[in-house]
Amino acid sequence: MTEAKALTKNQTLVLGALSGANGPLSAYDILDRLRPEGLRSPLQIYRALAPLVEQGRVHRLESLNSFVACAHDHTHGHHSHSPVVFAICETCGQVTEFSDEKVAQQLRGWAKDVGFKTGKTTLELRGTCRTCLAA
Amino acid sequence: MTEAKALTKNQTLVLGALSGANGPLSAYDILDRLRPEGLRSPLQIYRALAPLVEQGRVHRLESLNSFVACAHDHTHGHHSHSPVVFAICETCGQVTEFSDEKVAQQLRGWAKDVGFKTGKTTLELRGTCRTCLAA
DNA sequence: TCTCTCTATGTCATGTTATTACATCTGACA
DNA sequence: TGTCAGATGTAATAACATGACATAGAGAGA
Ligand SMILES: [Zn+2]
Ligand SMILES: [Zn+2]
Ligand SMILES: [Zn+2]
Ligand SMILES: [Zn+2]
Repeated sequence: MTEAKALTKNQTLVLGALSGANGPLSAYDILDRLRPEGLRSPLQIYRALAPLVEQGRVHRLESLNSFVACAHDHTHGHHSHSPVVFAICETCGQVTEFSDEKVAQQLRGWAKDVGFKTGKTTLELRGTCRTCLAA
Repeated sequence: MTEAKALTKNQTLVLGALSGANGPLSAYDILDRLRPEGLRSPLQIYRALAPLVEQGRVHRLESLNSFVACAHDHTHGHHSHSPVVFAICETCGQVTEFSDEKVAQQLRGWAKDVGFKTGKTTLELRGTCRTCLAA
C-alpha cells in the first residue's frame, strides 16, 4: 500500500478548492477561488497541482484543460492502476470517474501485440448525463 | 457514403502541412510552416482546422494540444465511427491510429447502463513505440 | 546555538494555445 | 449589375502554462 503523504499548505488549499467544487476547475479558476487565502500567481497553483496529480489525488482532464479531485478514497493509498475513464457532462459539468478492466485488458493486448509500452492513458467521454437528458 | 467535400485554399495548405509532417503539429507549428505560403495569423490555421477535424480528415490530440492528419483514406468518405485510439510515442513523436470494436462496445455498454449519451470519445495512449524501445 | 542544506513558497516575466471582433474579398446567381 | 454567403485577412485579447530567480522555514549536524 502506498503511504498517504502529508500535504503542504498550498497543496491543501488547492485540493480543498477542487473537492469543494461541483465540477472540474481550470488552474485559473482555482486561483480565483484561492485569492482570499493569499495566493496570487498561476505558478503557485500549478506547483501544488503537480504532486497531487502525481499521487492520484487529483486528475487532469485533457479535453478540458482542467482538474478534478479524485472521486475515490485516498486516506489509505491511491486507487488501482486500471486506466480511469472520465465521463464529462457538457451540460451540467459533472464528471463521473470509473475504471473498466475489460477496456484496460483490451488496450494492454493491443500494446503487447505491437510492442508499445504504455505510460499514461487518457480516456474521456464527452456527452450528456442521465439527469440532463431527463431535464 | 459521405461525399468527399472540396477543400478551400487554406484547408488544403493546412492538410498538406499535416500530411507532410512525420508527427503531430500544434496550430502554431502549422502556421510557421505555412508562412512562406502567405499565412500570417493563428486564426487562419484554426479556421481551416475546424472543418478538417469535423470531417475526420484531421484529428486533434487533446493530450498534446496538437493535430495529425488522419491515417486513413479519405478520398471515398471518412472512416468508421468506432472511437479511435491514438498511441503516441513520447520519444519519436510517431502517432499510431487504430480502432478497437471491443473497447467501443464496452464503453457503449457502460454508457447504456448509466444513461449517459456519449458524444466525442478521447482515447490516447502515451508511451514508447516498438522502434524506440529497441533503440 | 550556528550554519548548512533542502523543500516550499513568492513574484515577475515570458511562452504557448485559442478566440473575439471587425473588415475585405470572391464567386454564384437573380 | 446588385446582392448575398462563404472564405479570408488582421489586430487585439483571452486562456493556459512554464522559466528564472529570490526568499522563507524546517531539520540535521558541528
Ligand atoms: Zn481517481
Ligand atoms: Zn449533466
Ligand atoms: Zn482517422
Ligand atoms: Zn518512438
